[in-house]
Amino acid sequence: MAHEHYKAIARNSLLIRSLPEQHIETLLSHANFRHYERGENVFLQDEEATAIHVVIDGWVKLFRVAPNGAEAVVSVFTRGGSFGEAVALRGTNYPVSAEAVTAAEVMHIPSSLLISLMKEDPQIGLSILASTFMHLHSLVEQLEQLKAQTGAQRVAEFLLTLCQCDCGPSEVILPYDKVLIAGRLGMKPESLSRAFARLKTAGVKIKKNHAAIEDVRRLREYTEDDPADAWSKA
Amino acid sequence: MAHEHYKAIARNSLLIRSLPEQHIETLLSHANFRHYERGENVFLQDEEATAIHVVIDGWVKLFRVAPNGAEAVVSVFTRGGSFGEAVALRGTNYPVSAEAVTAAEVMHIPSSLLISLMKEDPQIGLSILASTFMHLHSLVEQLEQLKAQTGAQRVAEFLLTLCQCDCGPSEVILPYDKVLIAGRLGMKPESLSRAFARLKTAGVKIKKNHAAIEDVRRLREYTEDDPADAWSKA
DNA sequence: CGCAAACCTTGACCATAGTCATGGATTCGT
DNA sequence: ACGAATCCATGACTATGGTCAAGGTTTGCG
Repeated sequence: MAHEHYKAIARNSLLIRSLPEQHIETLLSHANFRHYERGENVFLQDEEATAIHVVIDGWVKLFRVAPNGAEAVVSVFTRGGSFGEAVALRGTNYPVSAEAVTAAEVMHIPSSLLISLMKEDPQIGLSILASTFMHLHSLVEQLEQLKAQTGAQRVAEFLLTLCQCDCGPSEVILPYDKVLIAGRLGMKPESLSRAFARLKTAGVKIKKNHAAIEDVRRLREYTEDDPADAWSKA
Repeated sequence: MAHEHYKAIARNSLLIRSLPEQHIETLLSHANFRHYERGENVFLQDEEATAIHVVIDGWVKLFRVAPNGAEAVVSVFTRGGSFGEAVALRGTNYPVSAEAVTAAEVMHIPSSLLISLMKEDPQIGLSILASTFMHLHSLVEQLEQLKAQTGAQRVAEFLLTLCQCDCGPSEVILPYDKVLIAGRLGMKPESLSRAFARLKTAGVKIKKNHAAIEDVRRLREYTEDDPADAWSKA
């Protein structure tokens, strides 16, 4: 197979690592890999699920289109991220659509294989449950952010997830374009621009797709403030 | 046991009905029941999970408190609703807090029992996964609504979930107080009042906790409109 | 019954973010 | 290297929803 390198990446994903050791090779050897162009759909909302998806390279977004045409981005995955676990195991329909937002390489694990393996090892079900729960958790956090924070605070939160260090200055690269960042954070691109502008007062400078954070701790405090207080600091 | 009536209700819950027949009695006989006063906590965020919870009577909300003090309501359950499934099975900590918003009766299924039963029957894991996935799905819908709809449209959507018929006139009862409805829909009570006022133009009249819907179909159209269009119809 | 507390509505005002339009910058294909 | 297209920033304006304050209504308790 020409995919040994891809498999190595897959083995490093949280989903695969949580699976029982003895089944990993079986699963990987039956997985298939596919390249997606930017803008190409991986699957559509309401389609029947036939596989679990693991991103090998590039970026993939999950989103819903509301009846009025507005698009709500639910999550964005890159190398090592997996999605569709619960749906694949249960054989129901996708509640969201998936689209490659850059050229992307995605591994697909056929759900038929997964289901048959699960019958001999219930631990697989637990791995799926763990992944599903992580997604659940991330949605709960998104809800909290949407309901309790201003746009600028959500942007700050987003920047913090991008930098690993937890204090001092830091420089991060915006991983995908601003239209998508805006969607992920529940705002319009124009509002994102203004949020960036506002974050200057919290020690953040944006140039192209680089963000320079003066002091990570200060930015974290900014996200935890009451919106009114955050304003008064400006 | 004095709880036969409660168990009958539990048997009717989606979670219990999805469990394998032969384990239901075991699970129910080891479950325990507890009464909660209004405002009492069922559990707190970051506590370790020891049970799955099934609401027998009354209403229970799941919520998170943001660092800035704002509260985000994640979901609200009543008779037959269950929560904490995934967390119980995995033995991790709750990502949310749970509080009775009316006097409530809640059944608790110890996770230790669940875990040991699951070892002999992996189908139990699938039932848990199914419930977890339903919660996931409902969060995705909430995200979509928050990102793509105005307050008034979310209120309309909420009213529609309360009435079973799908066309013609309908009368529904608001199941809990407006502060909580507002929280559930991501707005302040004042905004909820105004949203109700605005829905008058869509054929909805609110009196106390009764909502009279002139035409369900018309209200559904209202939720599907672009906010600007919805406005122009007023 | 009567008072107090909780709940709800309304008004005035303002902050936040969406819309529309414009112009600058960057990227890409030829 | 040129031009087209895309992406991004900004300004002006508007709509939505949050905040603060006041007042009405309902509920529950003594």
